[in-house]
Amino acid sequence: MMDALLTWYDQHSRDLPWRRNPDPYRVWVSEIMLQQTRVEIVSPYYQRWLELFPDLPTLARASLEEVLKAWEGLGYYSRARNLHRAAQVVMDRYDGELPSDPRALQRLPGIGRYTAGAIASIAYGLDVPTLDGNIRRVLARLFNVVEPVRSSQGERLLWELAASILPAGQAGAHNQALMELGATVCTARNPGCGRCPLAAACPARLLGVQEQRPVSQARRALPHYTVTAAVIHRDGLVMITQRPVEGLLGGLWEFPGGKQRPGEDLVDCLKREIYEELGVDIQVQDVLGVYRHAYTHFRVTLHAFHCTLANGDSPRAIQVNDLKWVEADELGNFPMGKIDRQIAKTLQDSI
DNA sequence: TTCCGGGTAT
DNA sequence: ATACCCGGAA
Repeated sequence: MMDALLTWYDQHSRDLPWRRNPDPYRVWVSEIMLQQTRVEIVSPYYQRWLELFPDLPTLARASLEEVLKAWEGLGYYSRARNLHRAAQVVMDRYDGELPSDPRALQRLPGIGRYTAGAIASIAYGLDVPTLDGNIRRVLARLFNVVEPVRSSQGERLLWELAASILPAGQAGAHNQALMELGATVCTARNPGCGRCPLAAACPARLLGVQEQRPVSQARRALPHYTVTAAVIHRDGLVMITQRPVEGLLGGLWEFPGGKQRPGEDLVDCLKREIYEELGVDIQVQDVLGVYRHAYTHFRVTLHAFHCTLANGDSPRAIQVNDLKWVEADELGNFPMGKIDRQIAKTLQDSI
């Protein structure tokens, strides 16, 4: 049955940038980018990344700022920080050679069980299984797994299944074939069972429950926050601040501000936040824009305002990592998350 | 407009 | 168990 899968993959594998010249560094970069992110989004980022950081030593020598800038827009920025840090570890501890042993790989920052299995099998030809969202879905259907796949029991079962169907000597192609099948045929919605090489052997399909596999838990409702941000102008420059390196949007630049408290109006909220973070009083002027965005576990509506300093005091980096006064034209040089990039664009377009 | 998908670290 | 982002489908 798995022969049918490999034959199918031979004929249907997409020509993706990281499949052309798959050295371990490239496989690694592609796998980190592909965590939580679709192929179509990753492709252009991957190609730019390889121009900027063509090999592991180049990445290790780069600054965190350059790395975050290259990652801007991809989300989950700890992936970029960990990739950068791991490259430095590989230089120090492994003489610049990415290890092939899955356990050694998994000790590197940002590499978990999935990525370790993917690199070991794809880049080094080791006979090890791996399990990502695509493979999880394919196997849940192919073995009609009724356990919720994210439960510890479900996870254990799926890893066992992944190991049990591994063809000796072809784990790399096999793992990629399962992922490709999940991405292009055995999709979460409207699966293409009619063109699936495994359809005849698929119990979920035979039972007509393919759309109900994998079984997943319901999401909790996301809280919604109203937040404010200040574009503080002085002498033709605007101020940006850098977020702490850990946590949400870690190390990225933004327009300072924060969450509105119950009973507080937007202007008071912004004045308070700026005083707390930067130790200065501001005057809040016109609205620059209103932006909506969803993060992993909350949504925000952000109100951005043009602002000026209320007196001669200079802002100090109290609750922020760093602050800078920059020309609107230079804003593109600083890594930012989605919302702040939109604010910066609004600002640049208005000048 | 809401909903959904997707690995690692702690 | 929970934090972490964004794009695309419904």
